[in-house]
Amino acid sequence: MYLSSLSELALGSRLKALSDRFYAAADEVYRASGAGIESRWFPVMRFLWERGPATVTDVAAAIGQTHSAVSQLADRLARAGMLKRRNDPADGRCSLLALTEKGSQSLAGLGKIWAAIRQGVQDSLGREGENLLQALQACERALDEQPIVGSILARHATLKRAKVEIVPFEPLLREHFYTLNAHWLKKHFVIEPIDEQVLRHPEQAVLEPGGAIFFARLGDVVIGTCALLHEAPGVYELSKMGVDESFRGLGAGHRLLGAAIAEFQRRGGHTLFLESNSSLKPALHMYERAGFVRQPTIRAGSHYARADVYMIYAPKESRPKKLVAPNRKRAPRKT
Amino acid sequence: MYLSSLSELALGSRLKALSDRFYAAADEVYRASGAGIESRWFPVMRFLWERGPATVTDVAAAIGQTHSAVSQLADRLARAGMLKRRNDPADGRCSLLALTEKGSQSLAGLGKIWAAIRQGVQDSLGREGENLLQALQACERALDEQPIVGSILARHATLKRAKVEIVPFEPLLREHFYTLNAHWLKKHFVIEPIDEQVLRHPEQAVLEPGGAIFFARLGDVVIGTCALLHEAPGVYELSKMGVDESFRGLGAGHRLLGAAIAEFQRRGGHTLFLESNSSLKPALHMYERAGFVRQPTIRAGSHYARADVYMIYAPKESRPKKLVAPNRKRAPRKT
DNA sequence: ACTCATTACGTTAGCGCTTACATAATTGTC
DNA sequence: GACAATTATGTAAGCGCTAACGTAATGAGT
Repeated sequence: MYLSSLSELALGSRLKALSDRFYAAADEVYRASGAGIESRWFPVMRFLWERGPATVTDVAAAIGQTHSAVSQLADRLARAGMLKRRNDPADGRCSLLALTEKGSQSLAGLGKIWAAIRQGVQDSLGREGENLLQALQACERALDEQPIVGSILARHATLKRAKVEIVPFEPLLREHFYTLNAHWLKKHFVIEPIDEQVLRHPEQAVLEPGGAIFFARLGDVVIGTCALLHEAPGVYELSKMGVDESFRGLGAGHRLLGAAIAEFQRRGGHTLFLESNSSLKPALHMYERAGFVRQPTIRAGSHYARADVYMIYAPKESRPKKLVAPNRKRAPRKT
Repeated sequence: MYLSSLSELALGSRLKALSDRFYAAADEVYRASGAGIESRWFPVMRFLWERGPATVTDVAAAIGQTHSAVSQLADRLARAGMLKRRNDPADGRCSLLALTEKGSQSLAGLGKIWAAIRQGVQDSLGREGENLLQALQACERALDEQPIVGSILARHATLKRAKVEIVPFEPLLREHFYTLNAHWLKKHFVIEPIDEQVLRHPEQAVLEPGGAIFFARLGDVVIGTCALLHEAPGVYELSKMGVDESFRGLGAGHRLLGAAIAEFQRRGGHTLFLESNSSLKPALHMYERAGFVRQPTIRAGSHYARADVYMIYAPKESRPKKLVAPNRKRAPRKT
């Protein structure tokens, strides 16, 4: 799914979706087994069943919702005959919620369904279900203890001053060349032997034959890399472009590409090509914007099994820039 | 939180709550950093930003929502000037969604915020965040492959025929005596040395001194246990009552309690007491219904550090049964 | 070419929850 | 004991989503 590629950025959406699936599953089970209750009723009813009559606020605190939600839910439950409200004799403000006979009996008959749900969830999800529960618990606690917004804003404050800078290869950064590329390779494809060779020994495989390697840094974090391979006299290959997923959108890829092209030109190359895969659409788009043109066939004698796209650098100075309509009034301002 | 005690039964509610927290956090971050977008907009906008113009259905499929949701969201985004709809020249049914200049620029300026979110989430949640992501991914896939409702209903079908039966101790069940008790002990308290002694060696610690142990079985699954300890001539202690969380609500606890009391009476005991903890409210409630009466003080010379409740069995045959009002017309029917 | 099923989409009603507000009861303070 | 602050609640409006429906365009089969 697309959302999973966003990882931390779309947690809310994914959790919501999963939540809905569980609600729907529970409703389907209750309906199929003639239980006569709805999934949304369950937390309130179960709480009242275990703990006896309770006030709206108590219930709300227990099940982690607002008093309004509980109050409205209580109305619905009362209408369904599961519950009745009465005034608390001790405190005139409170309205005590208590299950009716019908409500208690509905729940009392649900024991086997609950057992079936627990077992069924374990059947379907196995260890993952337990992992999910544990992670849920841990995240709930972590969020209670350390407000996440604070952490994010603190990080943002330091990131804001930092600028992406492009630096050439140096031995201290060697391992980043491997890890940055291994991550997306493992995610989308497999690491082929030639990848392993190049990534593990960049000096021998890239630099000594006359190529170049660049890194993108944000502050002191290495967030991306890119290699220019020397294929033949005047012929270079752009390869091993990788940007840490956490740092997409900072323009690091674009800058790395620019640095590689500049180096290619500085060395007076006449041909610059790259091989990629059609599933990597954002990357292909970026290559196109930088001046690469997709070729109708794949390259003869390609290094990689995964290559199904072949592009050659062919900047046309004359052709109008894409994405900027010529009749726009506002001049594109550099920020 | 109460919900976490329900584990698999309230997954929907907890996931929803966590989802809302992440949405709220994201909105707060976007607002605080003046990003000008809302958390709900993000998946659609990011998708269009990465992949270029797309139809409503494409977007909906990518972000896992209905076309209606995307259509309505697109209206809101268009109103905010982030996006515009246009007709697909190739297919008159489709309406292509494309970011406006403003939309693209809004996203282009968000790189550092996204990086900060990823880092901040990792700061706050640490390993748990990764676990959550992995568990999410795994559960999403598992649910796609094996529909959970089927598993649950299958389990329910077999459970429905099964009946809870109470059986006395036998050596084959020895380990259940430990595991059933260890689970709730570890969850709420710690396992004290005397617990370990009794649970590991039930024959020596319970049976040989003149006590008894019962198990509750549902089909071939052992779901609960309970011990009657012989304290002194005619004096018995009810202890080590434990029911598997997955099987609460089947009346196993009540049945076990009944079996223990019957055994106590069969042996002609005159005093039956128990020690418990005030935090175990459902259990205390069950003891009361069975005829135990809470004492004003804790027992002198208690075995357990966790005991702060002392109850003595004192059934009053004369007193009206609780929970069944005497003036009800309908006779309580056994099911 | 002419149906008929399918597909893509927009619209409406409704659900479940939240926020914001109003109100009544209780508590604390002098 | 009067009065302000707090607490517990109900109600209204709104948000984000879904389900259900209707409509227009497309594709398939003859």
